[in-house]
Amino acid sequence: MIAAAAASTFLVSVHDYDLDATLSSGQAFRWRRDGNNWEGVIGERWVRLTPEPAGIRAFAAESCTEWSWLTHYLQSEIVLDDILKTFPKDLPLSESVAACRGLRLLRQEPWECLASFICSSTKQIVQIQQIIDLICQRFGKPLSLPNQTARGFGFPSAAQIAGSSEAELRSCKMGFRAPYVRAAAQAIVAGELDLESVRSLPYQEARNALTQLPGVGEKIANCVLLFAFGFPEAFPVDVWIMKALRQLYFPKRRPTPARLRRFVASYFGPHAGYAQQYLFHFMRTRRRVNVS
DNA sequence: TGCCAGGGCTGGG
DNA sequence: CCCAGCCATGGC
Repeated sequence: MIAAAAASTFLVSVHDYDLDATLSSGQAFRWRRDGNNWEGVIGERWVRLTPEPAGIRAFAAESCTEWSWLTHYLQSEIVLDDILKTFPKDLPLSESVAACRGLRLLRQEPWECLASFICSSTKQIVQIQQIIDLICQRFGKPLSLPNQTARGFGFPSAAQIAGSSEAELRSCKMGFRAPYVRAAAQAIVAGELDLESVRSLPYQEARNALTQLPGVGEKIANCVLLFAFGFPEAFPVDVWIMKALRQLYFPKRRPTPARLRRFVASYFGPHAGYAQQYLFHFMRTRRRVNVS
C-alpha cells in the first residue's frame, strides 16, 4: 500500500444534492458509507465526500489542484429543478421526488460502467459490489491512500480484463457473466467497439452499438447510456422498475412488454432517465407495507 | 429452505 | 411477438 505524501480538500459548491441517495441508488457500486462520509474511487483517485451546508466537502488522498474530474462525476452544475419540472405531474413521481429530492445522476467512466452492469444481471446490489471489489483487488492498480488502514484499487482496464482467463473472472464470483465481461473487454481492446465514439452517436444507434456485445441487452445498454454517457432519454427497465410500472401505472391489467416499452418511451418526458432513477430508488427504499 | 436478485440468450409456440 | 427454461451465486 502506498502512503500519500500530501492530500487535498475542496468544497463542491452545490445545493439540492442528496449525496446519500445518489451514492446508494444502485448506479455506482464502489462507494461505502463511513459515518457521515462516503469513501470511493473515481478514476485513479481515492476520495472521501462529506455533505456540508454549502455543498460537498471532498478529501482526496493525492495532492490535487484541479477538481473538474470530481464536479464532472458528480454533475454538480446541473440545476436539478430544471429537470424535475419536466416530469409528468402524477402521484407516483410526486411521491418519489418528495421521498428523496436531491437524488442525482452521476457521470461515470464508460468502461467501468459497462463492465459493472454486465456483472449486474440477476444480482442484488450488495453482490454486484462484492464482485466489483474482487476484480479491483485482483486486477486493479493500487492507489494512493490517506492512511494505512484504507484500501483502494483502480478499476481494471479493458486490457487487464481481456488478458485474464474466464476461470480467473469466475473466481471473482461472476458466474455465467464472466465470458461476457471478457468478450466486452476483448472487443474494446481489438478496436471493434470504441466507447468514446458511442458517446456522440444518436441514442438508438448508441444503444444498438452496445447491444452488439454478448451479455448486453436493452436494460444494460440503457444503464451505460444513462449513467456514463448521459443520454437523458435512456430508461433502464429492471425488475424494480417493472414492479413500479405495473403497480403504479397499470394497476388493472398486466401490460405486454411491447406496450410497456411504448409507454416509457413516450410518457416520462425529456429527462425520462432521471424519472426512472427516482422511481427506482423510491421502490427500493420505501417502507414495506402489509408485512403483517 | 426456497425465493429472488438493476438480465440475456436460446429455442419453441 | 411472447414465453419458459437456463445460466451462477448468495442474501434474506
